[in-house]
Formats: sequence, structure tokens, C-alpha cells
Amino acid sequence: MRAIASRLEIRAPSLYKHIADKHELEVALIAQGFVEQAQAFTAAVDGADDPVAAIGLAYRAWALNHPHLYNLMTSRPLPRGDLPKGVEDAAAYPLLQAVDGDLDQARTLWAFAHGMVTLELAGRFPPDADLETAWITGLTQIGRPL
Amino acid sequence: MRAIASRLEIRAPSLYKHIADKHELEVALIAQGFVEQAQAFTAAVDGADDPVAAIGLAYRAWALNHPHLYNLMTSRPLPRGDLPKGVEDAAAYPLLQAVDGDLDQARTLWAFAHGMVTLELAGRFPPDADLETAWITGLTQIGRPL
DNA sequence: GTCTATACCCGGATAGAC
DNA sequence: GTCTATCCGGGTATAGAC
Repeated sequence: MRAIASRLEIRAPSLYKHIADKHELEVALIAQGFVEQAQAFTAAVDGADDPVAAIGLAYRAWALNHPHLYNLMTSRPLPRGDLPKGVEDAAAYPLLQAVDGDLDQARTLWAFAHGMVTLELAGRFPPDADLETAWITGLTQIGRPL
Repeated sequence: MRAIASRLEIRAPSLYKHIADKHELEVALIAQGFVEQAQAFTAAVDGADDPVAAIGLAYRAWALNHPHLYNLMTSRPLPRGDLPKGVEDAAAYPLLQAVDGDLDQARTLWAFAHGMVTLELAGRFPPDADLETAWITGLTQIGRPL
């Protein structure tokens, strides 16, 4: 809260004239994150000849560009009751389309992408790991028809 | 540190007669974690007709049984310089064997498993998600020969 | 090796003046 | 809507008595 206030060039206590508490702020950030993701992933599939790979790489790019927000959106249970209806599904929709509605394949791709992103953001891969190749390998293998 | 001391039924400051600082304790825990994982994963492949699936499920079970240690071992850069030589590789060895030394396939499987585990531990999946099926789907798809 | 007391950070949040 | 002052709980870690 202090860091956010500092960015707005006010003091931390002043924030509480605009929001009730930290949770409210987090919910707003998460909701906006989903909207942005939906836009980014929709744009990524548009005209791509490999939609799964396109979304995968867009997912990675989005996460690397919003590391703290990504963490906020994935490291805890979602406050689903407080979020605007549909934002979570909207972000997931492009991927689900790309795998013809196969929920388990979508889940596999999401887990792979989340694992990759999370390990990369954490600096957890061995220093010599070739992440680009790992992404391509994983996305083509998982995206391949069964 | 206070919680650990409490478990030992001593006070937090007394810990510092046994260890230099928190980091030293973390390194010891991480090292022990890798040793345990190496044992668990080696045992899992033994006699399994699908070694990849066996390791995947053993990975999940280990993480769910050691959620905090798992987090400690994966959410930050490893203190590789302070760890005993070889413990990281020893834990990875069974998986690498199972995919015939294919580093990219091993990385794909690790990322998938880590993503699944991390989302499950965080309570981040939708409440109705069928995780067992997702695991089987992912492991068979990724484990399949290219 | 244990203890108490304490230092020194950091966090979110409130009270009350302006 | 902003501020200062402050509360309260949490963290790691040290000093020094026993």
C-alpha cells in the first residue's frame, strides 16, 4: 500500500479515502488483468496458423510483462465472488477455442504454461536452460492432435 | 523461526545457538528435500509400466505431502552454491531416464507437473475441476513418443 | 543451550487535524 | 482528500543473564 501511494505521490493513509481496504484494490487489479489477458490472447490467435502455440507465447509474454499482477492472479484462490461475472471465462475462452473445447487439453496447456512462467519468473531454471526451445517443444507436443 | 522454535518447544532466539541464520536452515531443508524426492521418484519408476506417469503422480503426491517445503524449493532461485553437490541432479535423474535423456521433454513434463501442483496447492483451479483426469491426460499426452 | 528483553525492520490500517 | 502521528501485529536477529 505504501508503494502504491508513493507512485500516486500521496501518503498511504490517503488511499483509504478511495478504497475500503487492500482486498478491494486487489480485486480491481485482478479483474483488469483478466480483461487485458482476454484482449491479448484473442489478438494472438487472430490469423495464427498454430493457435495453441500463439496463445502459449502470448501467455508467456503477458506474464513476463506483468510479473506481480500475474502472481496476484495465480498464487491464491481467486476472489470469484467479488469479481465481475465472466472475466475469468473471457480470458480462458481463446485457449478453449484453440483446442476445440477440450477442457482436459486446455488444462494441460494451462498447467504447462503456468509452470514454465512461474519457474522463469522465480529464476528457478538452471542457468543454462534453453527456455525458448522448451516452450516450443511443450506447446507443439501438447497441442498435437490426440 | 518462531514457529519452528515452538515445534521444538524452545524459544526463537535459542535457534541461533544451533544455526547461523534462516538461510542456513533453508539450505538444509532444501537439500533434504531433494534427497527425499530422489528416493520417492526412484521408487516410483521401479517396475512401473509407464515410468513417466508413475513419476508424475509421485511428484504430485510428494508436493501435496510437503507443501511448504515444495514451495521453498521452487518459488525462488536455488541456493546452488550452498547445496551439496549433485542433490538437484539426483532428484531429476529418474525423470530424465524415463524420457531417454531428452532434456526438452523432461522440461515439458516438469513444467506441466509444477504448474498442476502449484495451482492445486494455491487452490486456484475452478472448484469443479477434475484434477485426476487432467493429470492423466497431460502425462500421457506429454509422455507419448514424438 | 536455554531464557527474557529488546532492537529494528516491515506490513495494513485508523484517528483526527486541516 | 490530503496530511501527520500512531497502533498493532509480524518478521529476523542480538545482548546478556543463567
